[in-house]
Amino acid sequence: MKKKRPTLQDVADLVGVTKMTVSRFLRNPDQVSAPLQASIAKALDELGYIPNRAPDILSKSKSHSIGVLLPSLTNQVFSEVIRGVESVLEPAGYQTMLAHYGYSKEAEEARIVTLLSYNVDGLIISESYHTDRVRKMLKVAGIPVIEIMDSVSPPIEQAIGIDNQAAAYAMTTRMIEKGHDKIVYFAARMDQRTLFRVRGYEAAMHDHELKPFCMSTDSSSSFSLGERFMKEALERHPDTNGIFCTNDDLAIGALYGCQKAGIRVPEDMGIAGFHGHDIARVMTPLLATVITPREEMGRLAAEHLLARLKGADVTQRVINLPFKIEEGESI
Amino acid sequence: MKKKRPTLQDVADLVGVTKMTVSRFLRNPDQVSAPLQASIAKALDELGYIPNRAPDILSKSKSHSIGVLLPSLTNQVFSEVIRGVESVLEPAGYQTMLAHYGYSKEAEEARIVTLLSYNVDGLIISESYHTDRVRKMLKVAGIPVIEIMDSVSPPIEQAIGIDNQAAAYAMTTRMIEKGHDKIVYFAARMDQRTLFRVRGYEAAMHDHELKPFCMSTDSSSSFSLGERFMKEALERHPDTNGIFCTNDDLAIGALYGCQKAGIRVPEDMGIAGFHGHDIARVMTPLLATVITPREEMGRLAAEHLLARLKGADVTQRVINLPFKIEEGESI
DNA sequence: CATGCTAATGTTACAGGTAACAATTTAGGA
DNA sequence: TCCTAAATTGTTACCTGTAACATTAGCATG
Repeated sequence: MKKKRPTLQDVADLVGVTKMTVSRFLRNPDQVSAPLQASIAKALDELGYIPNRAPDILSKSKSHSIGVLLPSLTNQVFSEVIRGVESVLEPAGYQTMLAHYGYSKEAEEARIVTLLSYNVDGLIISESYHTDRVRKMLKVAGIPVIEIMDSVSPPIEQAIGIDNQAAAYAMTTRMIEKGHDKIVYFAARMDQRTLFRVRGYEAAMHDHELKPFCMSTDSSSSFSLGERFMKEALERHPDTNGIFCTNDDLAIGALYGCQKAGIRVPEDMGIAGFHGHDIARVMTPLLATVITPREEMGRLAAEHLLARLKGADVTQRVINLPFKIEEGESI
Repeated sequence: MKKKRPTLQDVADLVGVTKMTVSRFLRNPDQVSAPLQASIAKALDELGYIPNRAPDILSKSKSHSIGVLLPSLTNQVFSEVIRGVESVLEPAGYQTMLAHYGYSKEAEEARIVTLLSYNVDGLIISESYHTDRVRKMLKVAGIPVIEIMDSVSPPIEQAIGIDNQAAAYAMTTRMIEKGHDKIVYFAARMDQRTLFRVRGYEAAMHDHELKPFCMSTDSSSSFSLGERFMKEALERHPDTNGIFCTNDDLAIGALYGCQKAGIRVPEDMGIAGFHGHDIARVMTPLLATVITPREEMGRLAAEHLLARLKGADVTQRVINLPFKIEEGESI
């Protein structure tokens, strides 16, 4: 005989009241009389009552949860975004439902459908391109949606991010000014953000009448991929004297690759990354990188989402956060 | 006038059938006649129908989702566990609901309640100590629970992990054999796993009649914390010639700390980490570390969970996975 | 003592997908 | 042409917490 988990009715029966009274106690204990408070608390504990959100979600379509969809969880960048989001949502009584899609369009669509099927009250997503089906569903779902990471236009409703293209342009220019004139871009996966960065890099190179060259792959970025890219770059372009990487993991891998090949950084090779990974603040030489406000981005996204759940309108469709070029010692 | 999201009934009305027919189409299109298949598909698309799990969860208490509760998402280790879990659950049609608790006991309890309140069908958790309330709820919930990371006994039902104590003992012994006799342990947060590792480290030190010394803090581990610990260790214990870190982040930070202080690794200072972070396979010197089968751990946990959801019994309460001591070049 | 008010508890209905069973249509064979 | 079996579609009931409304008890005031 398997016992199934107790319901409010079970608790109510034990106390001798209706489940409505128990429900009231759970939401606001002072709504029931003092003696009942004690006996209900005792019964709840005795039965090991577990709350059940399903009925409420069903009848009011409010789950008090927010879907957060990111390309990857492996990346420190996204962990910090999540931290920012949760620092706002949790105190407000919202649960974050995390999902990731490994940079795959199909997986992204499937994840959005899944999140919606759990009746999330709002959505924070991180890609700027979406299929028609996704756009339609988001529209029909009638919940607030905020896009983060890129400050692209036009967003579905509202976007909060940085201008990746401008950031890459700025860093590339700085590298050129520092005397690196044969710069290769390491890109790993070509997601939207990386595409914008490549565009900024190419624009800066063109503006200085230099020839851009970009290396990319389908696999995800990692320290070891940076090292492999470095080896390959040295073979295919032996006169390379600068590497701009789409993130710090690749950059650090490239740096170690140089170290092993006896190439001095920054004298013989300038190396720059993107995002400001914690390790970049510790390593020698300090890594040149673009510092991005990840945690703030998550926090802002959550705050705007909460505001809209309370009925606020979208006042600013695109919110562009500032980035910072950190020169470090590697360019 | 706000349109609310369409239900199966709306789709059915548009087609001119009952919602049951549409439901059948969604679960197995061949159950309805060919002409209906076409018109239902069209109606679904036209209305932008979004599936709704709430009713099914409510009526059958099956959500087809599995809760995965980890201490942190920032850590590469846990990302790989998640990858392992999802590689099994996703093809089986289960959704993973991720939650994390930042190493806080209260947060852990709250997260478990939240996951249960969403009617997860099973749970993968990662701490080995739980409050009475949590234990009772897990029992009452009647769902399979698997504990990962530690192979501790006795588990609530089933545990899959490594023997952290033995691993730390083995690495410490190896460091001692290599000639490091004044080894300090860097611990960051004192979670269960770290406690077991410290125990193994202390045992190895005692067995060689050496004096253990452990540094810990409340903040989370990071590369920069490793560097700070290194500075502090050199001040408080100037004759230190070995550092064993509870993870690779700390170890790499410590390594950079040595580099900056002009201390040679491994000649003047042996440094070892834990887990086999990707960067450890690229850096110079290669980091000594304990290689743990994170992804396999996640995969196994998910497989056992699925088996139990299909009615299988627990045959092996504790599954102990092998670890590997990777000497690298840093000890 | 009657009236009016508040506090405390009860009653009813509802949300939407699907299992289980019922009814109807279609196909195929005698 | 009729009958049986299979294929297709319909009907009903169910799951559980809570909003909205209803009721009762208790108490104070005029």
